[in-house]
Amino acid sequence: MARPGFNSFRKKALGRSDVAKEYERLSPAYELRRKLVALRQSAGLTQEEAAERLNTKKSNISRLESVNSEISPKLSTISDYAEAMGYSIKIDFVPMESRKHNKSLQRTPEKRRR
Amino acid sequence: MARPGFNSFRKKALGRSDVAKEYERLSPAYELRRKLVALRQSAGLTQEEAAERLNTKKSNISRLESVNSEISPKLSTISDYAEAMGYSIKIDFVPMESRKHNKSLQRTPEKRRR
DNA sequence: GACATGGTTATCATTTATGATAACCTGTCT
DNA sequence: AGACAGGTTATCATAAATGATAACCATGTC
Repeated sequence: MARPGFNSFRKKALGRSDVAKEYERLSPAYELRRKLVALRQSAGLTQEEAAERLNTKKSNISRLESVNSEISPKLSTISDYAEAMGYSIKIDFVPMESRKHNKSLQRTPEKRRR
Repeated sequence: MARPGFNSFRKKALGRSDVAKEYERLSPAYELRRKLVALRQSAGLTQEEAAERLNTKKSNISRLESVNSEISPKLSTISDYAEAMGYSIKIDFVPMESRKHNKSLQRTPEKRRR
């Protein structure tokens, strides 16, 4: 295995909260939840109104939309949520890039800091 | 509400196991699980081998791939499974058809019975 | 027949997501 | 200053998914 020290580096780096936050920002989980908020807003609803449609409380909606990647919702939860906003979920699978190299060469587009 | 007797009819029909099975065959859950099996087979793996990659047992893989729609797996479970097969999951949301009418006019393409 | 392989099903213990309640934080408005 | 709206966070109880084990069913092979 190449670079035996990488995992320890990664672990230490994630200990720094700022790095962890930026790492989080790129995670698939974060991406999904950003979409969820977009769905709700496109429907012009507040979290409380969304909660009513789903027969639950706004705090739970907030949690579902929260950034925290330590959590992984059930598929049905996302599906129900989406349908309440007038969308239906579509899941498909894309083959993972087998060219694992050159990853570091692709510049991640900087998020515009305002 | 049109056709007040429809729900009771539906309920009774779903009591018949054959009807329930056919109903199940069209559910989104079933569709997903069919995809999952396809993923694993495309990777040329048995359930047991898949289980090894996921540090679990084959019975759990079977359950995940099972038809039963009473169950709704976690998002991470599906994601981990897919990645072990060399795929990454992609979730997006499509606006639900607002034209709720004419639904009955669109013929569902008959599944070829062999 | 016996044996192995691939998959299913049932059951139980453990982990985890969800529901509910409450307190809190910002803005915004009067 | 209040009051309100929208959202967050913490905590707890409950529901449900997952992990593990075992027994079972096919099918094929010797």
